[in-house]
Amino acid sequence: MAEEQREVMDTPERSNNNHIATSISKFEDSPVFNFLNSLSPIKPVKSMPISQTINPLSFSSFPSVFTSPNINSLRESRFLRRHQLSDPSKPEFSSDNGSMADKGKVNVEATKKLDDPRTSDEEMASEPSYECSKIVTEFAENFNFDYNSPNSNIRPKDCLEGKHMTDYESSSLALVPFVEDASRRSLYMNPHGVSQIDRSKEGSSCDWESLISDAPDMLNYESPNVSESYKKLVDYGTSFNTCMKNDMQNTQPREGSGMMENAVTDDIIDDPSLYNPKGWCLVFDIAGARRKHLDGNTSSDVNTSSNDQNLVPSRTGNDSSRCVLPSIGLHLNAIAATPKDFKIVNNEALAFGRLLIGPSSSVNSHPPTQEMLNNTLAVASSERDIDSIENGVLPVEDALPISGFMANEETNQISPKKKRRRFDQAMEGESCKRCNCKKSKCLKLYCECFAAGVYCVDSCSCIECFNKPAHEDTVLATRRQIESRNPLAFAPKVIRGSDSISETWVESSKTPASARHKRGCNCKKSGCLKKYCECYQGGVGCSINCRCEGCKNAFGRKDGIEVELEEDETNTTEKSILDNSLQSDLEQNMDSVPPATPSRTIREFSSMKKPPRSSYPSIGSSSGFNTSNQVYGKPSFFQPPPKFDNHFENFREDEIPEFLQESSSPGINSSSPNRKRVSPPGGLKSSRKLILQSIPSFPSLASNQ
DNA sequence: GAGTTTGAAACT
DNA sequence: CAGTTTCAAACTC
Repeated sequence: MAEEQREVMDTPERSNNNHIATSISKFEDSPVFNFLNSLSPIKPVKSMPISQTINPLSFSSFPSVFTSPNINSLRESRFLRRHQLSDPSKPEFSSDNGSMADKGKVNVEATKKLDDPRTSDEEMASEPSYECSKIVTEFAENFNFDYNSPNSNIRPKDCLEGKHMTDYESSSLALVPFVEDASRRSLYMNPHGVSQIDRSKEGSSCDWESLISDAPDMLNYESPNVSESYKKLVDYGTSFNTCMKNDMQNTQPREGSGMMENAVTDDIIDDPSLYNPKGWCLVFDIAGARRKHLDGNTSSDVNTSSNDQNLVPSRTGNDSSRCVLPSIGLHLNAIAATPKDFKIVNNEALAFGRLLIGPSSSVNSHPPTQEMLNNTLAVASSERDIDSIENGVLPVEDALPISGFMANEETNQISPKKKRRRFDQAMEGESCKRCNCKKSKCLKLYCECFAAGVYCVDSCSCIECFNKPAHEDTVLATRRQIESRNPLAFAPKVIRGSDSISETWVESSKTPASARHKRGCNCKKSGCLKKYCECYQGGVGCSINCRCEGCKNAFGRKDGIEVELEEDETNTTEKSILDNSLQSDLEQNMDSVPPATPSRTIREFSSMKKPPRSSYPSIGSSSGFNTSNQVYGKPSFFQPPPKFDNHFENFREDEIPEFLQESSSPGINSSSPNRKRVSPPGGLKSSRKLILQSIPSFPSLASNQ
C-alpha cells in the first residue's frame, strides 16, 4: 500500500527532489509520511474529468451536510469544475435537444431517440471516454471506505486518522449514508457515456443470479447505460466521499481525498465483488460483496458494526429466509421512508444502484436484471432481514411504506420462481405491486414504478410501457421534465425522520414523530383510513400539512390536538437541542457521522427554483405519529441508534439552510394553509430539523440528467 | 376479474 | 392558484 501510494504520489516535483527526499527518507518510511504523500494535490483535479458526466444539478445536490469551510471550498471548486464539464456529457439534454427545461420536447425527442437506436448509440459513442480505471478505483474506494471490505488491505483507516476511521468502522451504519449518497447521486447522473468496460460487455445478457453469486463475474454489463450510471456513480461517489472524508478529517480536503482514492481504491479493485460495473446493480453487488466479506471474514474487521457481524452471518446462505424487504425495492422513496434503519439505508443505497431510471433516481429493475434483482434483493434483504430480526420483527411488515417499490422489485422476481416464491412469502402480498398503467406509458407519476424511480418489469401489466431500460433516454427526459416542474416529484413521499431526539421526547408514546408524509394527503372520503391516503399507506400519521377531511388516520390524525401539541413541543425541544448541541456534534463528530441522505437531497433540491407545494418543514415535524412501527410490529425497527440519529439530524440541519437558501422559497416551508408550523425563511433554524427529515432520501432530482 | 371509488397527478 | 380532467391504485363485489 505504501508503495503504491508513493508511486501515485510520486509526482514530477517529487522526483526532482529525490535527493532532498533522501535526507528525509526516514520520514518517508513512516506511515505519516506516506499519508502525507497520499495527499496528492493532483487528486482533486483527477476527479474533474470523471465528473464530466455529472449534471450541473449535481452540484446543488452535493451534500450540504459538510459545512466545514474546508469542505465547502473543496466542494465549490470541484463542483464548479464538474458543472462546466457536465454539459458535454449530456448532449442530448443540453446541446442537442436544448435544455431539458424544454418540457414539451423532452419526451418527444427522447422518444425519437428511442425509436432510432442509432441515435442513442451515437450519443453514447460521442460520450467522452472516461478513465475507467480511475473510476473503478474511486468507486472502489467509496465502497471500501464505506464497507471496510475485509479483503482490502488498504483501508481508509490506514490513511485516515485512526480515530476517524475507527468511528466509522465502529458502525457500518454510519458508513451507509456515504454509500447511499454516492451511489444515488452517481446513478442519477445521467449516463450517456459508456465506459470501456461497458462497451465490452454491452449487449451481453447476464445471468444476474450467477453474477451476483460470483463476484468476479459481475463485470458483465447488461446495458451500456449501466456503465454510465456506474461511472457517474463512481465519480460522484468519489467526490462525495472525498469531501466527506476530508470533512471528517477536517484536514486538507483535497489532499485527503486523493489519498483515499488511491489507497482504498486499489484494494477494492482487487476485490471484484466490490465494484460491479453494472451500473445500477453495482450497489447491490457491493452490498453483496459486503455481505460476503462479512460472512467470510466477519472477524477480520473488528470495527465492523455489531449488527453486520451478527446479522449477516446468520442470514448468509439462507435465501429462503431472506424475505423481501419492503424497502428492498430500493426505491428512493423507500429510503426516505425508512431513514432510521441504517441497514435499510444500505439496502436503499443498493437500490439506487439499481435505479437507473434516471439519473435521478434510479432503481433499475429492468427485466433483464430481474435475476439480479432477486439476488440483489436477497442481499439487501438479508441485511434488512437482519435488522428486522434484530429487532425481533419480521421484515415483511416494513414493506408498507415502501410497498410500491417493493412491488417492482418483487415483480422482477418472476424469472426465478423460487426466489419469487420466497419474496412473495416474505412480502405477504402487501408489498407486491406492479403497475398497471394503460395510458401513461409509465412515464408519469401515476405509474408507481416510474414514481418510485424504478423500471417496470415484465410482471407489470402496463401497456406501451416506456419505463424500461431500453427507453432510458425517454425515461430520463421525462423524469427531468417532471422534476423541472416539481423538483420534489420523485422525493420520497413519506419521510421518516430518524431523530432520536424526537423519539426521546415522544418516547412515552413510542411513536417517533419524525415520520410524515412529505406533502400531506388530501383525502376527502377515505378518512385517511385506506390506502388511498398516502399518509396511511406510508404508515404515517397525518399532519398539519394534510388537507384531509375527516381524518381518522390510525397512525395519527392531523387534527389530533394532543398530537399537535406534542409535535410543537417536540419540535421546539428538538430545535433547541439541535441548535445547542448538534452543531458542535457536527463539527466535532463528523468523523463518526455518516453523511445523511438528507444532505444529498438537500443539495439536489438546492437547484430547485420552485419548491413543490409540499412543505418540507412540517414533514420532519413530530406532529404525526408514526405508529407504523407499531402497526407493522416493528417498534424500533426504523429507529437507528440514537447516536446516529443525532448525527443525521445535525447534518440535516446544516443542510437545510443551504437547501432553503438555494431554493429561496418560503413556500417550501409550508404550502398548506393550515400550516401552523410554517417555517419562514428566517425560521429555517426552527424548521431545519423538519426539513432535513423530510428531505431524507429521495432520488436526486437535480442529478437527473 | 370487472367495475367502482378514490385521490394524486396532470392539465387548463 | 384554483378548478377540472386524467390516471391508476385501492377497493368492492
